Amino acid sequence: MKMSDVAKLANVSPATVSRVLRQPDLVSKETKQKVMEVIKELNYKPDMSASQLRTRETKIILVIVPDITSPFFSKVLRGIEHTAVENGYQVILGDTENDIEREKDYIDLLYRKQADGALLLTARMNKENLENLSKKFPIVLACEYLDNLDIPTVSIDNVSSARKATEHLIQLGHTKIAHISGPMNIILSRDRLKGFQQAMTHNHLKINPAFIQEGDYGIDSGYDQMMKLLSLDNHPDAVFVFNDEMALGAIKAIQDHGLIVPDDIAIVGFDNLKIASIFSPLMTTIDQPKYEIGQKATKLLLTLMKGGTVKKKKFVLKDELIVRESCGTKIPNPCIEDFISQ
Amino acid sequence: MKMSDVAKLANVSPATVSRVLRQPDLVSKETKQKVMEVIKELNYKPDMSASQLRTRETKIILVIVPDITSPFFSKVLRGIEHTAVENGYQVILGDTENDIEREKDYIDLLYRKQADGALLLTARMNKENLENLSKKFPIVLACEYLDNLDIPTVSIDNVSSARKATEHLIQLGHTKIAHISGPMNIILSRDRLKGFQQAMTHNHLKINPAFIQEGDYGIDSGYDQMMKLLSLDNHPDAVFVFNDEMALGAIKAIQDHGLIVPDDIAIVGFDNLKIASIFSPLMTTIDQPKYEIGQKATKLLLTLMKGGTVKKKKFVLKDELIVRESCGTKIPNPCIEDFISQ
DNA sequence: CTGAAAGCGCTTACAG
DNA sequence: CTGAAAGCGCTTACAG
Repeated sequence: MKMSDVAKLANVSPATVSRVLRQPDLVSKETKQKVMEVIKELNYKPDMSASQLRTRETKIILVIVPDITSPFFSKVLRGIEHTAVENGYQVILGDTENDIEREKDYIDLLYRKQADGALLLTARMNKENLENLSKKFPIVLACEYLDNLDIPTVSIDNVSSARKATEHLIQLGHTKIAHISGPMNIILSRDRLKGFQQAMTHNHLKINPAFIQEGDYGIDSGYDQMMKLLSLDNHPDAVFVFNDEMALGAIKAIQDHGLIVPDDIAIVGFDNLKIASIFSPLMTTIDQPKYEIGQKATKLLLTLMKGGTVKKKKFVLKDELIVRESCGTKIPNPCIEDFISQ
Repeated sequence: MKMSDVAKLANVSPATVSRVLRQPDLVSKETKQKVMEVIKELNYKPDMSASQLRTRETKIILVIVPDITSPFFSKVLRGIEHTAVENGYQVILGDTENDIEREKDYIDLLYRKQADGALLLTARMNKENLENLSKKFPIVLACEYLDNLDIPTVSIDNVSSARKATEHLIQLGHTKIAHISGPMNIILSRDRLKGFQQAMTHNHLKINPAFIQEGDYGIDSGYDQMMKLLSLDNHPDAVFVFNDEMALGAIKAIQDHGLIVPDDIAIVGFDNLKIASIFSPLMTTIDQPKYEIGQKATKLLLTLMKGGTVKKKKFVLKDELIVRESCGTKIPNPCIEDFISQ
């Protein structure tokens, strides 16, 4: 069933049916009502392929994610999907599984007019390509980013949050501090390492090169890298880990090694996953506003797709150090504080 | 740039360009080569909107997921996405957040010709509606299902796997066995409860009605329901939990209550999430082949979309009881077994 | 306020 | 093996 069927039954032209649906203000009240009745009766739904071709708009957003099974990205994705649907857009999911080739394949969908714009949660291609792309299509980055990129980007300040996490460790008296980083080809990893280095240098602490181990995001990798650190003659007494998943693996490695977190080794994670707040030791970590990152990025993309411009390029959302148990700081007893403040 | 531009430059008709791309066997070698050169030179990519309208095929699969942030579903989704892309299809993500209304909104996309078929990882609508839908569109269910439904469905046998999990508890000598179920409006929950009941009855064990508590999937809910069970005068000595996430919450509740898993209370989970194998007690659980469920479901949908028929309706994949620590069974030392078998 | 007509960019049945 | 032509189902500028 198509628009002309509705038109016939309602004794109007297809043009009028289209107007009722898209520009109802241009149609008289009576006509509108009559057409609406027929539409309901037939349960008519306009064909999107046709309107996509005609309007040159797909109402689809392409979202490229490095890893759909990551609890972090799935929360960001929820923020994106929710905001997209609220605004009448659908989301095509592009799961690259951290493979740059697949990233390119998905980008192709933009050239093929299968999506109106893209949200990149991973940006492994080079800066020049990316900027060219953004001249042709509405593009917004989230989570990952590139230096001095002229494309709207939503993320937290990874350098300062990493510095904050490391400084927390320093303030607790740790000096032999290690870092399990993410893959070094990702700027996120480099920035968090930078924050770590800044905190160490600023506090006149030496960084032992053997104390920096590169992981690859997963629990197992956190376990393996921590085992490497534990095998050193003089192992660290604290570790700042790139993300909570690897931190979970690191904690397990420490326990398997017969040591205790935080008594023997303190751990700070990153992302504040739900699971990090369940098992003891409850993890001290950096909270990222995951849903909000997705939401904000989608809103920016929406304005770009409507033809608007976004002058500001860096949108830095607030992170927060969540102090729990994995660094040895007990959460102060709220009852006692209540007494004191009374 | 469009097909006619390519045609002009290659001195052929648009029809020929189209044939080069879609039915290359119909084109002479020379023409093909010439056209391909121009296509490369211009970096021409055919417009999907146009070909979608013309061919009445979108090459898009709609995937409706109850909760994109669930580690279980995100693995299934990876299987789907991977298989879809391999076969030239894209995935539109429909995250219902367990809301039946949103399920309906996504189904609309089928009527609007925005997708060629749908994969439902959640089926909350009634059977009649669903069967009507599947007469109009290619539909495959996965994970969730309905009784005697005439639509291809991929899942494990939830009744037998729940029975197996419960029997494991019984064989270890437990008698006061509780069950934290999923939401009772979901057939999955009812089937796992059924398996639990079958195992109990078959072993002449009484089911204490207070020992059955309904949760809602999440960690917090597992925690809360377990707390309810712990507050009973005579609390259970073992609990079969609907999924690993709630089992995680339940274990935490037990620990917070000052008891030990598995010494005081044994726990069996369901799904075999990665995280269930990290922290002690390592969880005994039912493994579901998540990726394979997604893969199989997608392959079935692909054959339906190609116009094929699927005679068999129930596709039951293999589950497996993974025995770890949360029921008190130590993994037998493989070295000893090796000695014995030698 | 409404209709007739053109056209979005492809694909394919038909003719040669 | 190739081209001309029709048409997929809408939308909108134009005319009235």
